[in-house]
Amino acid sequence: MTRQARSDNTRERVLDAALALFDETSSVEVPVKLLGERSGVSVGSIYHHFGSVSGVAAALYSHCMGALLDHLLESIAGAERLEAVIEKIVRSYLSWTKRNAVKARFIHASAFAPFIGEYRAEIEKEKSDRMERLAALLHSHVGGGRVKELPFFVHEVLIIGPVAEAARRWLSGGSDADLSAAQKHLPPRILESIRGAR
Amino acid sequence: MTRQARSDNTRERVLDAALALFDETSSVEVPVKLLGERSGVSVGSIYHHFGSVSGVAAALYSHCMGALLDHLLESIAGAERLEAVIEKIVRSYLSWTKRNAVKARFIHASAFAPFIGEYRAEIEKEKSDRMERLAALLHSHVGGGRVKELPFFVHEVLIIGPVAEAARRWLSGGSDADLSAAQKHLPPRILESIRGAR
DNA sequence: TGTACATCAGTGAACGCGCGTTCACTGATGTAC
DNA sequence: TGTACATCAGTGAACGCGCGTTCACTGATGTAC
Repeated sequence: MTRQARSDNTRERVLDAALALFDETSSVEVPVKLLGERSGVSVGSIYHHFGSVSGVAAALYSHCMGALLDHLLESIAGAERLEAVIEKIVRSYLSWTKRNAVKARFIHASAFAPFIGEYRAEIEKEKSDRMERLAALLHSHVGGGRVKELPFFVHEVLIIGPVAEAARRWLSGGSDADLSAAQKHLPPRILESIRGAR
Repeated sequence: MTRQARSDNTRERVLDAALALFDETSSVEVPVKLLGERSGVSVGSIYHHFGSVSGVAAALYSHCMGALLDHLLESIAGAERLEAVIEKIVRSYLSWTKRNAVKARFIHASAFAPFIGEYRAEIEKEKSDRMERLAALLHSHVGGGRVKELPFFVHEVLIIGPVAEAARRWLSGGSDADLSAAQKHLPPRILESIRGAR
């Protein structure tokens, strides 16, 4: 096995174990000894690769967020009309959340965790170009009178807000959170919210 | 001083210190010794009142969430028309967030924290009647053709989603999050998203 | 192809500090008569 | 109004366990000649 492959394999096993332990404990940072037992990787090796316990959490966060963003980008790659873009964003965000509930939980649970601050630079580096591609894609559909002129920030929260809120409620074991209903009804409603005056 | 007053005063000092320490460390659960030093309350007394470290976090969460919900309820108390209700929800949610940024951060940071699970029952008890009053208020405006018929869950995420997302981005030190723009533009846009077909 | 060396990956025992929690106790408020 | 007792609020030293991190080391892969 090549060095790179060995390394990647080890990192993967550690991140898998970290995710499993998060699922069991709801803690985004897990005891390194436990992590070692579960992953079959020695404590020293975990430090060799991640530097610290929060380093593991930061890497896992980057991994999960990357997976979600890649899924979104792939999904809307072919879409041309605004209707299709919105529809695909909602559908892929929610279906990814459903199929990757633990990773999705990890993302939402980490949003305000201390390690996000510590590792802001590294995380941003991983995230930024995908976020920019997403933003550019949205931006390209704004204008021409079909979409109301608003600060881009307002467009973002109108589009992502309802979807993220639905996901969060479902992930919190939400009483009556119904992702199928959201998937069905949100796209046309979000479209209405950003449409220009006719 | 009466027993109740003494008790309340102690609890308040502890919760104040816990919030200040959260502001400094971003940790929702803080070392009890530190908490004692900052609040001027002994470790034993903290345990007497809160039972555990997560107990303090749970109490602080209930306190912050209660303050936000009370502010929302008060704000929309007099509103009669749907337009006014939406407008007031957005305005009061965002202005409360701005004026109580640390408490707001604590709320969002706690949403997926382990102690939420441990203390679910106690937290729900505090929260539920206010949530129900809010829900009832929203429900009362749905119907009569002015608002599109949708599962209530969908209405909720359409109304709260964009507002909460704007708040979260601003609280995360969000690059270009502009709460004033949100306060100005969100209400009519949210209204459009839930309006019935004309 | 082979040898010598460099670099990276992986190990796990050892350290020591900080943490959450307990507990026997004192002090203050409330209650009964 | 006063006394005796009960209940609750508050104290802080002591405990011991679990935690994150380090480090001297071995083993595997890569590189130079």
